[in-house]
Amino acid sequence: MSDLVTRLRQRSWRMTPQRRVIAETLDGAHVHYTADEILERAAGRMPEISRATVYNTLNEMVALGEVLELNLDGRSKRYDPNVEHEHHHLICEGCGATKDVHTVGNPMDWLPGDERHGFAVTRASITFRGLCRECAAAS
Amino acid sequence: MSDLVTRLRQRSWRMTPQRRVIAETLDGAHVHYTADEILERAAGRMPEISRATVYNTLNEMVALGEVLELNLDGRSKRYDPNVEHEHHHLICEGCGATKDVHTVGNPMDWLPGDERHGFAVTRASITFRGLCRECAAAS
DNA sequence: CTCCCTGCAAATCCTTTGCATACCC
DNA sequence: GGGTATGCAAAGGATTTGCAGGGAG
Repeated sequence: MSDLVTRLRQRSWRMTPQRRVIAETLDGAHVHYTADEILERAAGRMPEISRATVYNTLNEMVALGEVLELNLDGRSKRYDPNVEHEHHHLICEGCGATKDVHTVGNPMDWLPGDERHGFAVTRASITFRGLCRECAAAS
Repeated sequence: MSDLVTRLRQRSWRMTPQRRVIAETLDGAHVHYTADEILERAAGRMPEISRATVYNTLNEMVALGEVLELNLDGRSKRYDPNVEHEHHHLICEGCGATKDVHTVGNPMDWLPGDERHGFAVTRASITFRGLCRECAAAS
């Protein structure tokens, strides 16, 4: 699968310099950033970019289904451009850093029919929590 | 295991009328409420109760380890008094309703060592998403 | 050339905090 | 009676929105 900018253009989504910078910032990340972290990094390349544009743009990418919104640590939302492969998340309870991880098997198989409470269940994701090396060393 | 009020008293936690109402509201719930929903229900029995007290009290119960704080839908936090049995959550993407579910197996077994990125992993929880009966019918 | 994106600032939502008073143990 | 929980109101952080001007297609 192609990179995020390409995927967005293929959907004939209007591409602006701001949107490109945001998409590239997201796509290059090995961890998942908050809106504020994205603003900070985007502003390094384009100082006039506004916070509102970052939020608007992220929300549109999420609405298009090209980016996933994560609510894992109760502070701020994080954004995950990796929609192509099924994966799960590993979170540091100290600093909130979020990484992708891959597991064996399919969690959907683990939920018996009589535990579905009449829901039409469509997705399942696993959140692993612990301390990263740095936070473990600091505590 | 006993009910939440009893557990809290056993830890010699100062019990006030407000705290009792909040604990009972939480404990009687078959779904998990937001702080605001708890305030609303508590206020039905005790009109003078304040929003600050609800938040303070919930945070203390969480700090004591008697209640779990959930950040699952990106809106507001929800509170889960069911700390005794390992369980996971099923969320309606329409209305945000949150229910407990039980699965077979242990999710920790699903994360290979080489996917742990140096983390000391302590917990794993699965979030199932879909639409509840009401929301499915409405869409 | 038109429509929609952008930036600014103000507004909104959720949650926390400071302080004086009330009350549990 | 001492210390701490409560209520009120104001502060705080994250996110959204209204509006006028500017730029992409």
